[in-house]
Amino acid sequence: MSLPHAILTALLEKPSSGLELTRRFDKSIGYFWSATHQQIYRELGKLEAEGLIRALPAEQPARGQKKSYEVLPAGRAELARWTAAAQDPKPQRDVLLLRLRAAAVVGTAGLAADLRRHLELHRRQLAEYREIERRDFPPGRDAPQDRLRHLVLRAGIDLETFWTQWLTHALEEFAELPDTD
Amino acid sequence: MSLPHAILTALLEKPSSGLELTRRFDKSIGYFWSATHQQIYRELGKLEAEGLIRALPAEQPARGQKKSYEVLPAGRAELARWTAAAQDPKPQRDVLLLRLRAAAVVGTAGLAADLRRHLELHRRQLAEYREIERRDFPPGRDAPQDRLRHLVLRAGIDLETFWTQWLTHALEEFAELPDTD
DNA sequence: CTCGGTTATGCAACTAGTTGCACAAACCTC
DNA sequence: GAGGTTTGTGCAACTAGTTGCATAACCGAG
Repeated sequence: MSLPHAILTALLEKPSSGLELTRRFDKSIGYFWSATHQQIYRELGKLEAEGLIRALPAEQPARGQKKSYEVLPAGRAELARWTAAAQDPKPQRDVLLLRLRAAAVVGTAGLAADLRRHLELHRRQLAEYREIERRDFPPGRDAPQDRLRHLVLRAGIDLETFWTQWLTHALEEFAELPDTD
Repeated sequence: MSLPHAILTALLEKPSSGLELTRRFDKSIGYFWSATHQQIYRELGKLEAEGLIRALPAEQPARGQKKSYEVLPAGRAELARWTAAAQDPKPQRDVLLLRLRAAAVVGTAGLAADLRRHLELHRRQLAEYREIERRDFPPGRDAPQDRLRHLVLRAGIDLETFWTQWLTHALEEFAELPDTD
């Protein structure tokens, strides 16, 4: 039940159309809650039906026309409720770790190449996060909102740092291992 | 498409019945690929139909009777294929980070309590991992299989370490923030 | 010996997310 | 102005995971 709340957050930051939301998800909220445009349009429809958001008045609400939404008071209230409500962390699911565990049984043949690829992807993501940090959070910006957003970004940076370190270490171990099959 | 491979891995480590698998998932593979017993039974049925595993001969294959499975050669081959195949890391989804981002917009009221709860949960998980490490990976155990499994466990330990640190830091920030609403 | 809890297997319905595609308007180029 | 690309919205079908419940055997207590 998080996508609607991700959308409400994005719309409170700035009223947008479905496509604008999709783009903004791709380079911000989507870093920790990704969504396709199909999901977003579907969810916008539901949120409007529930009276949490409404379409901004537009001349021609036809196909191929932009339709922007803004959050209604009920939507803001729902988001506040959801944010404050206790939620259990949901169980991890990590394919790469699963594959390593499988490799302990069926052999490591072919795995190292993909570990290297993942390492490269995580490095790139890390660089992107650092760039955002440099650009959006220069020292001195410490209004509460900036602090919270910076905190979220720090989580992203530290997580990517962890993965690059772990993958580097894993590849070192692999180098010492006989390439079993 | 990972659950079947998680099950194949578990069954290769040791042939088991559905319930035994469920229990083992809860305290081992489930740490990074959780599954309910309903999922497991369903998947066992599919895997058997596909000829990747088979039920071990039992007297009464009736309800309420244990039914154990073992992996067939085709199953092992499929697991090896899957392990070696390149796979993109799938996009992150983290509710807690989303809630923090939402809090930047609708206020932090009520959030700190749940952060504390999460911190406690992560601390407990970390302690559990450390205990497993102490018990199962004493210095000197370095057959390839042990190394790989230890590597996976290290990922778990380091991830939980990251979360406890990040949450601690987040709570410190919260303490300085005005409790907006 | 029967009643209630535990062990064990499993179906059905639901929810969330993914994939593939259709359609229309706007805009740009030849 | 015909034709291709980009922008924008959206449906339908599918896949994976979750929740709720049904069923049956076994086992111990009274």
